[in-house]
Amino acid sequence: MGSAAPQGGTQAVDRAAALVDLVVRADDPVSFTELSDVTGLARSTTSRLLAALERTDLVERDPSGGYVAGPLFALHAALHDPWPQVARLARPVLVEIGARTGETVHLGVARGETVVHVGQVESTFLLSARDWNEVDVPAHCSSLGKVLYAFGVLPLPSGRLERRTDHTVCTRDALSAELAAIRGTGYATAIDELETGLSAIAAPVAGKDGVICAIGISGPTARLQDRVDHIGRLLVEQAASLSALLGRPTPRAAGHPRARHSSTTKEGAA
Amino acid sequence: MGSAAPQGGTQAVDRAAALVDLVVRADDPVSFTELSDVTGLARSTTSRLLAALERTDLVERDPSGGYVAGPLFALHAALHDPWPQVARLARPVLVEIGARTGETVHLGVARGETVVHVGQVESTFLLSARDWNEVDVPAHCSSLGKVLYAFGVLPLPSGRLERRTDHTVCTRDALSAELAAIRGTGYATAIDELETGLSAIAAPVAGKDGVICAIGISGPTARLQDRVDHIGRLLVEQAASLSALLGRPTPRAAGHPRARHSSTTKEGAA
DNA sequence: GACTGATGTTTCATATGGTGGAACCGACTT
DNA sequence: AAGTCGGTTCCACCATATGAAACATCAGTC
Repeated sequence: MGSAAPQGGTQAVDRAAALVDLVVRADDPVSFTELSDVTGLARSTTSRLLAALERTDLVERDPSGGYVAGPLFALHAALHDPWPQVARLARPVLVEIGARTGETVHLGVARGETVVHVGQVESTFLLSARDWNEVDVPAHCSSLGKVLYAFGVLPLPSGRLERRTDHTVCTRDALSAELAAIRGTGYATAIDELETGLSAIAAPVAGKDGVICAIGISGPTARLQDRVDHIGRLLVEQAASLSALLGRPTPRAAGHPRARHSSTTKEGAA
Repeated sequence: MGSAAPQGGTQAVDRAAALVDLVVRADDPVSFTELSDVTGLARSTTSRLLAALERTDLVERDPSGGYVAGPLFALHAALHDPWPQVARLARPVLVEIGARTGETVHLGVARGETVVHVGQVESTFLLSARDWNEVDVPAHCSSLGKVLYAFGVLPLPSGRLERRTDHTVCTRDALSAELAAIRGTGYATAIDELETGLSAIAAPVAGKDGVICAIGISGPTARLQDRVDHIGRLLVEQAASLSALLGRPTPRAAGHPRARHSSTTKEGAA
C-alpha cells in the first residue's frame, strides 16, 4: 500500500494511461516536459508513449506543440450530450447521499428558463417523489431552481411567479432576499412550496468555470423538517466532492516529491 | 510492410489503444469476447489490458458486463460542448473543401430556431464573407438553414419569412417545394437570397442518428453561379466522408484474418 | 553565424515487463 | 453430474519496453 500499487503486469499501459489522464484533465495544452516531469518518466519513454498515443488518436498536439485530448475524445463528446455524462459521473455521489438520507436524490441543471432533472436516485422509503427526470418544474419553488438562480446559472425569472401553494415565494423581493441567504448558507430549501407536504433541499455543484448544476433531495416535509440543516450540510459537502471531480486536475500527483534520481524505478515492492 | 506497420516499440500501448478505440466507437457495450476476437489478441492479453484500462478509467464495465467508454471520456464530454468538438473533427474536411473551391467554408448547426455557424475556413480570395461564427442568420435564406429544414433538424419556421432580397423565398409553399427538391438533389443553394451578390451551397452531415449539421460554402454569386452543381456534388461527397467519421465503427479491423498461430508475433520486418 | 540552453527524439544494450498456452473458475445448460 | 461458455490467473520464456546517453532542433545572444 505504498504510493503506487505494484500493479499486475501492465506498466506500459498504466503509464500511457496516466499521460492521457493528465492531458484530458488539464484544460489547456500540456507540454511534453510537464508530462515527463509530473509522471516522472524518462524523457525517452515519455516520447515513445506519447507518439503511440498520438498515433492512436488518444492525444493530439495542438499547433503550439502542447498535448491535448485527442480526436477519440472529440468523437465521444461530439456524439454524447454532456448532461447525461455529468449524471454518470455524479451517480456515486447521488447514491451516497441516498444512502445517508434515505430520500430521493436529484441532479438538476438549467435548460432555457427552467430546471430539468438529469439524474435521480430513488428513496428507500415507500412514500417518495415520482421520477422527475426530464420533467421541468417552476424554478422558484424548487430547491434546485433556487440554487441555480442564486448562483446565476438560471436567468432570474421575468414573468409572474406562479403561486403553487401558500408557502410559495411569489414576490420578486422575497425571492432575491432568499437567494442572498442561499449564497450565505450554501444550500437552498423549498418547504411545501411546490406542493403541500413536499420539501426539498439543494446545493450547488461547480465545474471548471463556476456553478453548473445542483444536487438535492426531496421528500415528505414530515420526514425532513427536523433534518434540514443536517442534510443541507451533507449536500454542501457532497456537492464539493463532486465539484472536485469535475474541476481542476490535482488527482494523483498531489504530494509525491517524486524526485526519481538516476535509476530508482522500482518502488521497493515486488 | 504487411497490413500492420511494425510500429516502433509500443505493442502493449497500441493494443490497449485499439481496445479503447473499439469501445468508444461502438455505441453500445462491447463484450469481452468480441473485443478479443476483433483485435485478435489472446484472451489472457485482452483480459490484462482491459483490466488496466478499467483501472485507469479509460473504459468501464456496464452492469451487464460489457465494456463502455470510461469515466475519463464522460469527464471530457461533461466539460466540453459537443459542437466545438464536431467542428474540430470536421476541420480537415472543411480545409479540403476550402482548398478545392477557394471559397469560405462553413459548418452550421441548429440552435433553437436558427442556424449558427460553429466552424469556418477562410476563403483564399480577397472578396469573401465575414466571420459568421456564432452569428445566426435567418435560416430560410441560408443554404445551411435550408438543409437543416429539409432534413428535419430545424423545426419549420412558424412566423413570417423575412424578405431579405427580392430573391428570398418568402412563401411557405415555395419553401417546402424547395426543401423537397433539396432532399432530391442532396444539396441546397441560396443565391442572392440573404444578400444580393452573395451565394451559398450546402449539404447535410449525418451522425449516428441521422442528419445533425450541415457544411457549405459561400461566396460572391459572380464566382459561384457557374459552378453550383459541381460544388454541390463536392459538398455531398465531403459531407458523406464526414458522416462516416461521425458514424459507425468499422475503421481498423477490416480485412485482417489475423490468425496469430503459436508465437508468430514478429511480422517479418525489423 | 558560431555559442548556449532548453526541449524533444533516436539509438541501443539490457533485463524487465508483457506474452500466450494451459489450467482454472463460476455461471448456465442439458 | 457432466458439459459449455465467458473470463481470469499462472507461469516459463523471450520479445518488448526501458533509460542513459548521443543526437537533433530551435530560439535567443553575442
